Amino acid sequence: MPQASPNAAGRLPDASPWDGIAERLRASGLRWTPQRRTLVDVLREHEGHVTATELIARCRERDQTTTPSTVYRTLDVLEDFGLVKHGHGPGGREEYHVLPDQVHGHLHCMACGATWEIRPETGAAIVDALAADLGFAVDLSHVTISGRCRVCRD
Amino acid sequence: MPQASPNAAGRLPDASPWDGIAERLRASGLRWTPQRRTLVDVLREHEGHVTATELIARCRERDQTTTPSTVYRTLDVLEDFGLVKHGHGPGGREEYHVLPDQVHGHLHCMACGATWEIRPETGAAIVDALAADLGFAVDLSHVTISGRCRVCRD
DNA sequence: CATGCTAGTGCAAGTGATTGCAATAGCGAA
DNA sequence: TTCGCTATTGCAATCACTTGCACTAGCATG
Repeated sequence: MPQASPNAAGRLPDASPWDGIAERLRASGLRWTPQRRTLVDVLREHEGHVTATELIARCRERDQTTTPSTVYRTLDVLEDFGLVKHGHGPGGREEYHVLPDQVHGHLHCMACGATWEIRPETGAAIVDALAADLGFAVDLSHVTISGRCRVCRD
Repeated sequence: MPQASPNAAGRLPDASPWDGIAERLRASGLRWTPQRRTLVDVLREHEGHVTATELIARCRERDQTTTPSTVYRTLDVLEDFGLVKHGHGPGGREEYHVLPDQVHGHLHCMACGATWEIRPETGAAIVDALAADLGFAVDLSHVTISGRCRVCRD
């Protein structure tokens, strides 16, 4: 049972990017509400890729009164703070990537449904190719490319 | 707004890929219905990129009784025949590309909203990069990459 | 031309995501 | 501690898209 312990007050050596989020919000004139705390708690223990729907479900586990609109709006705010990045999954559904340590795109296998991250070097190659083509500045974090993975492409 | 339309020049009045579509459907055990005719009529005079919503609206101009589900289902069929290709636009919405002369991806500028096609050579570079990375076989036709175009990226 | 098989249609319900609006509640200041 | 401004919430309505199901109608065959 993952029990959240007091974080902001105590100072641990390896600080999480989530620490001080409340203060950072307030510093921008925004507010720290129970609903936002719930979502951040969920995100804190769920790094990687998540769909919006999944996040809503997990929030509701903790707080039955969670409403979708609030979650979506809070995710927008957190995206402004760089704590999550959203993209569109296979079916065009919202998909969030938590704590993007570095900007990267995603690969989605149409056959088995798995998702991979595009490695930085490969991503850079794509960015360069498109810059050379039309002078386009790609936002790699928003890219999801479909296809078939090594295993499924036979 | 720069809208890429490859075969805008020199269109031959009688050599349309849409000709004989009825027969091709029948040859596959499928049927040629008034509803399908309406959609094909709309598509025939609307090459380039269109959203599903826009197509539904245009169909309804011609036939008030048009229902969304039928349009979506017919688009699926036409996609099987290679007459349209669907992808997901900026907001994750369905976007159709009519008569894809060659498989290509799309670029979308987050700032001005314009859409470009990725040139074949550039697309090939992307495909190669991802094949080398994870052995991934990219379905280029389904790719939409967001970013900022030359003009907007200042 | 009439018939039967079944692809296709329309409806209605359902899911995911967004938005307008009135009521609520952070939180900085008094 | 109380007050007031306004960010945020929750609801309900709406949009985009999908799906299950009963009925309709293409069209191949006789």
